[in-house]
Amino acid sequence: MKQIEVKKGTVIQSVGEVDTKVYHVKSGLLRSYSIDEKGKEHIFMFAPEGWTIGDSVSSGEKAELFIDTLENSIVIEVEKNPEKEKQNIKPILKRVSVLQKRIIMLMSSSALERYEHFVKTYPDITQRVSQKMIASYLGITPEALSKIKNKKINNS
Amino acid sequence: MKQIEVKKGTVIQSVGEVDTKVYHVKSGLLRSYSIDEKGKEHIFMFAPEGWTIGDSVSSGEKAELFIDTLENSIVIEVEKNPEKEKQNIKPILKRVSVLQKRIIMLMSSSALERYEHFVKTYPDITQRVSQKMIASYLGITPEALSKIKNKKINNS
DNA sequence: ATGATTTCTTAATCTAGGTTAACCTTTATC
DNA sequence: GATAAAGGTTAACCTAGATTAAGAAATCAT
Repeated sequence: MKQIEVKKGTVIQSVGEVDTKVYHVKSGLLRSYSIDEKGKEHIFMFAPEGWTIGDSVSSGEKAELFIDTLENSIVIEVEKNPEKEKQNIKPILKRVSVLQKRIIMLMSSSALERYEHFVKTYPDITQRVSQKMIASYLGITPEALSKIKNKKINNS
Repeated sequence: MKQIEVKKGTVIQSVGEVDTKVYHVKSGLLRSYSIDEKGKEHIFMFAPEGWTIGDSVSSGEKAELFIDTLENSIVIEVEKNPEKEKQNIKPILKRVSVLQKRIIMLMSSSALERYEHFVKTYPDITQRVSQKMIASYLGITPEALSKIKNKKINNS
């Protein structure tokens, strides 16, 4: 459990590395993401101050996600430990619920609906990250997001 | 904690009902799913014997998923209880990991890739459910799945 | 401050998967 | 075992979002 200061744009965990930690954000903004075989990034999660971010693989397994900073950040590294997680099971159950909703959304909602849901759910993050990042979280291209936002303005 | 016998096709939990239980499958096959505003079903999860299935909302909240049986089944109803879940945190952490992978797949893989991954990961379920159900789990239409499988045969 | 890199937008074109509909096969139901 | 219902396939056509490319605006680095 060590506090580190991390400059914007620094990768603090890479796919394939042995994963033993999660990261609690004291200040700043992190993200986790994967890179597909075409080199395209897919953001799995954002984590602003107060949140904890990490890969869901068991401690000692190889990481499946990259984690980096989108702003200069202060981060506390916390060793993964299922015993400790038992003390605090609520956030994990909440996490499962959020992931369930995300999957249902990805399967049943249009890009516009997913965008509107994102903006409503995470207004703070919407203000802090680029369109490109939001598009990547939604599972669409920045071009598609630009088009969607345009259509929205004209139709409302 | 009560054991019930459920005939194929019976809905044992509906969206909007107060949710207090999860279901442990002794025999048979259940699924959880949502229905979108166009009336289309989206399967969130299958649960064959030995698995536990339930909505991830907290006990007392309104259910966001339907749960029904795809085969005649014997099911044990278990009251949700975060204290009890603490005893057995491993399956929940595993669950988070599976959901993380599913989200990454939905965002970055084609329908064919998702199908092949499904068949490889759940060969037993592949044998037991209709194409329609598999398509619904993958987030595509049965027509699209039929097309994909055809293409696969001709290209290999 | 200035050039360079990154971000955002627009537009043309392309494609995976959706929609609709017809048809055939398998499975339930009486 | 006849009839109905559900499941699966095929084909024609459609559409949301991807791709490519190019220009404008913002941000970064020296």
